[in-house]
Amino acid sequence: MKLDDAAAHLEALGNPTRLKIYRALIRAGRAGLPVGRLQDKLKIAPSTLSHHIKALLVVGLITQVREGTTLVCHANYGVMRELVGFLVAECCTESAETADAKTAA
Amino acid sequence: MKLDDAAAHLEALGNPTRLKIYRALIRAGRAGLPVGRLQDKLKIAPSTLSHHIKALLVVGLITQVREGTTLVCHANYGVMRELVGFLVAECCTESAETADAKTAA
DNA sequence: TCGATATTTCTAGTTTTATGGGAGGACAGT
DNA sequence: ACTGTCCTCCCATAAAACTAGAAATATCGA
Repeated sequence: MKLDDAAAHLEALGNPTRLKIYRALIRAGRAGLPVGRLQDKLKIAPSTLSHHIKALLVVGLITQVREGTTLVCHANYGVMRELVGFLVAECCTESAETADAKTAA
Repeated sequence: MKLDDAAAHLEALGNPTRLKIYRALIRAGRAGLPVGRLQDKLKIAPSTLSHHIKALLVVGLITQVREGTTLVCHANYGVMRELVGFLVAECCTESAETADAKTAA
């Protein structure tokens, strides 16, 4: 994962409302959660919720599947794993000399 | 770590420039990196850099220590570990019923 | 004290984000 | 086709972020 992608994902999660949405979807498991159900939990305007959901969609952190009249949202575990992988590899270890810092000095 | 704190940390890292700053500090290891050195690497206006550094400081992701005329920045590994811990515990596992359903511990 | 270097703070302009009201589209049931 | 429900899109507004020039502050050495 590139740094800019990681930053985009972090930014998407870096909002309390969106992080709540994401966490709710994680807790919902594979079944996911309809948008309306998210609205019950978060109690914000539908348009606002939709706006935040879109922000998570465009970076791939969540997906949407229509089931009848409702749109069910699912967390995309793979993307989160990539993100955590990036943080651990590049931003957590004290010896994070990844591939280009060796020619310094 | 509370959700709002996690969101604040994610937001701080959710900017390419700040993520670059943070990664540079990680790569610098315990020795840290002076602000001026960061500016050499990032090539942005001093005031802009200072602005971003402050954003990382206020959430505790980095610290600053004066050494003579220069201010040396250090990554705060502990905070990052907490953040990654939050993500893994609450936002990564498929059985993330944590903290408000089980509380076995 | 004076000057040089390093960095922050002040200030301001431009852009982006957050929020939500209302209109509109998709779908199921009748 | 009509209606109700669900959700998104378009629009506007207010708030916040990003950028950086200029001035101010901190420290050291002469």
